[in-house]
Amino acid sequence: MPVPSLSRRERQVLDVLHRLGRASAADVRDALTDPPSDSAVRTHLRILEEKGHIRHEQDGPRYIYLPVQPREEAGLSALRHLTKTFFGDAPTRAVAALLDDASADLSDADLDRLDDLIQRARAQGR
Amino acid sequence: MPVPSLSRRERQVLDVLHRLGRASAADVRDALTDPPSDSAVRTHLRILEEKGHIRHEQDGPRYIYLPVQPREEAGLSALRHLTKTFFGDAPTRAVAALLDDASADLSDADLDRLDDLIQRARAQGR
DNA sequence: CGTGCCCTGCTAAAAAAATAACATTCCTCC
DNA sequence: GGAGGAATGTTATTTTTTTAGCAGGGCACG
Repeated sequence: MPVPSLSRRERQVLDVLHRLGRASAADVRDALTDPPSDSAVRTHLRILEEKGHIRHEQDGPRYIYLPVQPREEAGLSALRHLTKTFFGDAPTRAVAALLDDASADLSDADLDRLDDLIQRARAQGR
Repeated sequence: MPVPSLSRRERQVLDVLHRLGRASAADVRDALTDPPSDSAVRTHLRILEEKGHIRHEQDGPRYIYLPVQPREEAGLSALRHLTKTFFGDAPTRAVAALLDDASADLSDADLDRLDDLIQRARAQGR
C-alpha cells in the first residue's frame, strides 16, 4: 500500500480534469461543489503540472489543462486498485457489482456489447 | 465534486481495513509499504473511529478494527464514482475495461458466471 | 492613450494532517 | 511483589496542504 502521491484537493482537481477531458481554471472551479478561491484552484493546477500529472495548452488568453495520462488508462489502474481493495482481487466480482447495480439502466445494446466482450475473452483464453 | 472526507493516510488505512476485513493496529502497519511509527498508525485509527468509518472489538489485550460500511457496499460506491470520473458514467465501459484487462486471468467458470449475470440483467430489463 | 478586466505567477499566512514522544494501564512471569 | 513487555491514549511538534492576497502582463474599448 504505497502512499497516494496526491493530496485531497489535488485528487479532486485531477478527477475533474479526467471527467471533463480538458478545462480551464474557471471550468475546474465551476465543477467543484465546494470551490475555494480562484487563486487556490490555480495553485493546485500549477502543482499538478509540476508533479507531471497534467499539462496545459494555450487557448487564446487562457490555459486549458489536460491530464497527461489518458482517461482509459487512469481508469484502468483505478479499477485495479479498487478490485484489490474491495473485491478480493477478483475482477469478476467487481463486474458483478457493476452489473447488479446498473442493471436497470443497461440497454439491450449494452448487454449485447458485453456478451460480445465475453465471447472475445473466451476466444482469447484458449 | 464534494471534498473527500478522508485525508491521504486515512484513506490508505481504511483501504487496508477493507482489504483485510479486520485487523489490529500492528496488522495495519504491516500492510503499509511505507509505514509510519506504530503510534502514528494508532492515531489514524482513532480518528477514523471518531469519524465513524471504523469501529473496534476487543480481542484479548488488543483492539481489532473493522470498517463500519460493509466491503461490498463501499466497493459499489467507489465503483460508481470511478465510473463517473473515468468512463463517462457508462458502467458498460468500465466493465469492458475490466474484462479487457483481465481476460488472460479469467477462468471459464468466471466467464460462465458473467454470462449468467448478463442473462439475469436481460430478464430484469423487460 | 489609459482605464478596466481577465488572466497568470508568486508569496505568505492559516489550517489541517502526519508523526513521534511520552504517560499509563494491564498482564505475565520470575 | 516488581520488572518487562505489549497495548492504548494523550499531547506536542513538525510537515504538508490549503488558502488567499497581491503584483504584473496583455488586450479591448471608450
